[in-house]
Amino acid sequence: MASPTISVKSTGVTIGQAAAFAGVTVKTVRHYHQHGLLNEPQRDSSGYRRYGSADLLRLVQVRTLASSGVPLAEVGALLDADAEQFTAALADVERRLTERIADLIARRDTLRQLADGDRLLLPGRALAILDRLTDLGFDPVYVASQREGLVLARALAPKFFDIFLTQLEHRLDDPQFVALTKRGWDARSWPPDDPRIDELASDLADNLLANREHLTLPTDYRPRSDDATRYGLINHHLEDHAPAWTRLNALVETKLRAAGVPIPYQ
Amino acid sequence: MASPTISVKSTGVTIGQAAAFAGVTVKTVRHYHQHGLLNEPQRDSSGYRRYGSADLLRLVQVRTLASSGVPLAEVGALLDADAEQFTAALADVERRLTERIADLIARRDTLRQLADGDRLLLPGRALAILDRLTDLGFDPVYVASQREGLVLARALAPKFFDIFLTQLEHRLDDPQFVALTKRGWDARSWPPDDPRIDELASDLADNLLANREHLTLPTDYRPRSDDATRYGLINHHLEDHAPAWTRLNALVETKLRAAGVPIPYQ
DNA sequence: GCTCCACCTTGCCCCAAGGGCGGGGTCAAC
DNA sequence: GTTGACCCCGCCCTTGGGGCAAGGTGGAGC
Repeated sequence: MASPTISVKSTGVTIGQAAAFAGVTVKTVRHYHQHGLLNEPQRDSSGYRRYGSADLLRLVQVRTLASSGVPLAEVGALLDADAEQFTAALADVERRLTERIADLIARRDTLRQLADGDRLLLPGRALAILDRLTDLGFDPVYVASQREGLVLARALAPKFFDIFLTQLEHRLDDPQFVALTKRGWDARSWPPDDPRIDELASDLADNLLANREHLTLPTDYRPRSDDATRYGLINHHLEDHAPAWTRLNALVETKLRAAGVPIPYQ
Repeated sequence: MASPTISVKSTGVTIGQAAAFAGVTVKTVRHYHQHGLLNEPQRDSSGYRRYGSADLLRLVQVRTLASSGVPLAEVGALLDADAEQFTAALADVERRLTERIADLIARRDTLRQLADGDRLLLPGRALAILDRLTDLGFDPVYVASQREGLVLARALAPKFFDIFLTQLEHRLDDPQFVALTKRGWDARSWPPDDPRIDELASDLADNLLANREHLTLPTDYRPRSDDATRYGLINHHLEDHAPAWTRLNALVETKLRAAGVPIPYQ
């Protein structure tokens, strides 16, 4: 009747029509059947599903909740719940959606900080140090390897990363240290038993020991069992490239250890 | 060496240590290997993977991009790209992230509008009509069936939903129509061949034809091929529940059609 | 030497919400 | 009678890993 009263037509519509009415694909409707959100409607003589108005009503309800972000697994229980449970469950769904949104926003913010390709993966203070190395006349290859070292340091020892940067800043303020480091870079092509390596190692150790701010540790530092592993990985990164460095490192470490410098600065 | 220079340790760390350093699970690292984001490192004599600092560097880079929301499928190409491509690709990733965020926020907003459980799935104007039905003394069961009819109407014929509501508002302003509708509700228990049904059908048709605003159509209305199907489903929803309604509907439809009323109001 | 425990290896199946494809049956129109 | 649009079912694919199984290894304590 044309009044507000309502009632069912016998045959019903096919799955494609039902899907089009609800604004979804046929596949989606079958998916809802498989997961028990929608009862299978009657089938006609050739096995086609035939949807009546009650089936469509349910489909529309399921779709409304699903497209509002309610997980399918919860839609069924939600539609069968009373008003109180319904409201509480919706609030919970909304809370989870808000969490996901906040997470994605945080990721996007992180992403923005990486947007300068050449300066990938490092914060501004570290980038300033790399720029300074370039200004001091270091080989671009050396600067690139330093960038790798900083990326590694940041990931492996985030707690000490700032201290690590502070040390580097102090060291680069010292012209003698800068000169020795440049000589260390030249040493990559020396044979491992070159006597100049012994001399350079002594000079480096003397410089570090004479300038305690080059070796500053936080006052509350307590060595952890894997600190040595972590610092070892950072310090020895790229040692492959030059056998001379392996020896230079070993010599400097021995001298510092003899002077009582704690583990992370071996 | 303790200077900024960097170099490699021979043995390397196990997968568990590498994962812990990068803040991920062992499974995740193996996952990255499987998808070619990370080369397989050297194996030791017992087949364990051994990660050197270069491997860790790569792992850290992959992880940084992945946890910023870059799809894994793009991380590899991104890390091998030059600065220009890198920047462009990151901007694209950021755009997609922003899209997803907007989508989730829209879902959450929709969700909020559903938050009153008893009034599920309908806008305020439709809810006002339902409240009015209650105030007019309609049976709660009738009101509930009307709610279902409105949900269905909204989904099946969104373009006409507002017009549908306007019609209902007009009809409820007419005390005679209200009285006839209540009598129609009582008719659910009559036998289908009850002569009172013929009488009621005549009265309903006369009322509708005498009040053209009860049947208002948009002036630019052009029937579409599936309009009849859609309106049929809405009008006949629940006809199952009372055989008398089937006959009442059919009689009213015939009378209206005879008077030249177009399809959606049959 | 023995055992325990934590760690490593590979391989297979699982999640959410469907998409795509393939082989086959059906309906309506031309 | 044939074409095109629709329907059926079932299998594999997606993202970013998680869980579990069955078996090998390494170091510590007894």
